[in-house]
Amino acid sequence: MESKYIPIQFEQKLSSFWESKGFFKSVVDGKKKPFSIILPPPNANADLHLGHAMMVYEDIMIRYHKLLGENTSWVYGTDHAGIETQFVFERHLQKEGKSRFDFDRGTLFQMIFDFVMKNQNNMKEQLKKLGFGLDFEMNKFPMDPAIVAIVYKTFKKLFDEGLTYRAKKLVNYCISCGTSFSDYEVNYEEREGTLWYIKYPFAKGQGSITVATTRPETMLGDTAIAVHPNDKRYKKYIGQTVIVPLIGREISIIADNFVDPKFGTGAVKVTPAHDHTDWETGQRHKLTSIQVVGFDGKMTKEAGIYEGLSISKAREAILLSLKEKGLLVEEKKHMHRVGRCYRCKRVIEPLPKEQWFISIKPLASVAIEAVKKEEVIIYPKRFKKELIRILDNFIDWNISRQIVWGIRIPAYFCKSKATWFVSEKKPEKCQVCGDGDFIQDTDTFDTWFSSGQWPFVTLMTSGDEMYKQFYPTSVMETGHDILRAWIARMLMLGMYVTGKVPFKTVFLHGLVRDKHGQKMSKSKGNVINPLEVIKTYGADVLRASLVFETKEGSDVVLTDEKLIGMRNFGNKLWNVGRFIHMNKGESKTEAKTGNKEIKKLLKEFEGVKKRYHTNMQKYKFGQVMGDMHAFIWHRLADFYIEQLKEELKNGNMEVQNGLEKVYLECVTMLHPFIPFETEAIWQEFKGHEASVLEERFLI
RNA sequence: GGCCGCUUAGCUCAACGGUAGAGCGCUUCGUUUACAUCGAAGAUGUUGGGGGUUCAAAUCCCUCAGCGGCCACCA
Repeated sequence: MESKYIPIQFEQKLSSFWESKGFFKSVVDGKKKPFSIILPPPNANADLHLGHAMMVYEDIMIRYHKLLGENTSWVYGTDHAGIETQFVFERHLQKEGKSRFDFDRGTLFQMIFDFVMKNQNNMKEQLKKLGFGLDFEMNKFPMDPAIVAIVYKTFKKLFDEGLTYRAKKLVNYCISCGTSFSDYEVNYEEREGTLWYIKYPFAKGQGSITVATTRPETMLGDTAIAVHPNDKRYKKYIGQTVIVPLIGREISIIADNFVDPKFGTGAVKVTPAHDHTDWETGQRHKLTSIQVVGFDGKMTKEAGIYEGLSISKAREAILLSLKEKGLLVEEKKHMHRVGRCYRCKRVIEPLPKEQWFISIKPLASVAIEAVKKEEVIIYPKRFKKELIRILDNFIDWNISRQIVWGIRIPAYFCKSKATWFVSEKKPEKCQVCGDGDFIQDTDTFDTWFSSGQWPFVTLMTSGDEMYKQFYPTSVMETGHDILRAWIARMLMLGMYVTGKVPFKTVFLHGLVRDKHGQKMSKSKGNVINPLEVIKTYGADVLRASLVFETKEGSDVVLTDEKLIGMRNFGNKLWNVGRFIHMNKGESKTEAKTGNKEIKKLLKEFEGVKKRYHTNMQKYKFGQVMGDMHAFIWHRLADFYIEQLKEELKNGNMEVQNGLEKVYLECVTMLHPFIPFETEAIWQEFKGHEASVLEERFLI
């Protein structure tokens, strides 16, 4: 063994070594206990970041269970990440002075497809650098024809069983991205705006009623005024009508409990087409909805003389006219929340649009039962309640997206009967009227509709045997930030399609923060690039730093000091091995037995091993790292080796063998955490074709 | 407004009912043929405030304060 430890030198070589040995290739083996994890598919459109590095917990579990002698499978795949990818791609187009409108649907799709294929390899190579024991040959992608076929089958089943329906509802529409989003993809932001107080004159007689609004331009689409039924000020007006200024429409004053009498004037304008609450109100009171803002962000024909103006220009013009007519009574500064597109940050417009929705209730109730009965166990425990609440409040899911980059919805519209039908295969003729005049929906599925089926589509498309062997998967490991977006949906769709939970355990990790506890972000400039850390310190150091003494599920603070500390630990581990190795086999004295220190060490080590396995199985990986660190450094090296130094050098075989045994077992135990160094050490001791992965834990 | 989490040594965090720990930093000494250093010894904490349960509480319960997160229709 060389005296200088330069961890990086082994990493590349060992990565290829494992690959050539096929250690992580998934196989069907009925004799062994299966252990499977599906990798949360990274977006195939960008570089590795620390979020990906956090998936090291999966590698730890996979390697640990492999060492336990189980049949492991860690399924690799990437995600097409619909809007995310299209957004990234459009920025590339922009640099070339082009936009998505310069290409037809087919061309644009093909261009994005090529772009993604080019990037996929990049991600794979970067994950290899982290030492991940993934089955890269699986290489799943949502647009694989076999996966698309299953996704279609799911949609058809939902349609046939009446669980998906087409309805006109208010959707969160981003005018810039040109697509709708689900409610969870909208980021709300506290912001100072203005609250305008506007007079609506009564249709009959004198007087008026004043309402407060933050969006005067939508008044052109008002179809009622609402007041609280018990509000004494307004009770007498309920049922009367007022005139909407500027457009002259006559609308009723209605009573509804949603109105807060203490806010504004206690009277609210109701614009069903442009506000979520108002839409609900409109449904309850059977109000018509008039869309005055179009999908292009301009005022529609319904807006009368304001047609064609942008939202902000229309607002200016309307406020000016109201002022001139003396109908604008007051302006107040007002803090309120504005929905923004999570991608492009522009204001989201609630607009009425006909879309495909999934009836969530029947799916959610099954999932809730499974969580309650602990058919799926959540770590850390506190997220169990959170997940139940999420499932409980899940509203019908809008799965239509108006983008090209995605799986196209296999729904067809029969023109003559004006009815929709769903077909897994492209139909020859209309399945409603038998004629040929039908068109396919141009929309694509929300990315999460296919991601939500990921555990079973990846395994089903790998053959029946694989599916039987590894589904339900053992653990789903991911960040707690996508509990709703992903975990909840996988549970619902997994149970709906397969009748089984998609995973037996959910393990949630936290976010990576800087030393001030700040979330890392490009704008703050505090981002640590994992690829650079790997270059400087090696992947083992990065991995250990993310795990060492981090409580499960808590955020992890990553600092240079921590990286250096873990680098030093790697160095220590190496040198302990080197010291034992360099003194081995020089038996100068007669073989002695009965060394008390060695006996004590072996006994102490039994306790360490026991704690190790207990904590590994309780997902307390941070504590395991801490324990191993303390034992190897302060007990094995500082205490025992210091005590036994002379005996070791004198060639006491009992001491030599005892120390080597304990050391190599420690190396095995640490392998899931720092695979490269431990494998390198193993080979120094056992030969260059050997692998610690062929070793087995004896519990 | 509702729910959840956090508050422990100068800093970042462990321990989660039984004599307060680690890493980094700090002080003193030693080593420089196992250690891109390492070792030995040491200082620093009424574990956010207050109250309760218990033989015993950082750990369980209540309450207050500060910080963070998630959710909610405040026009």
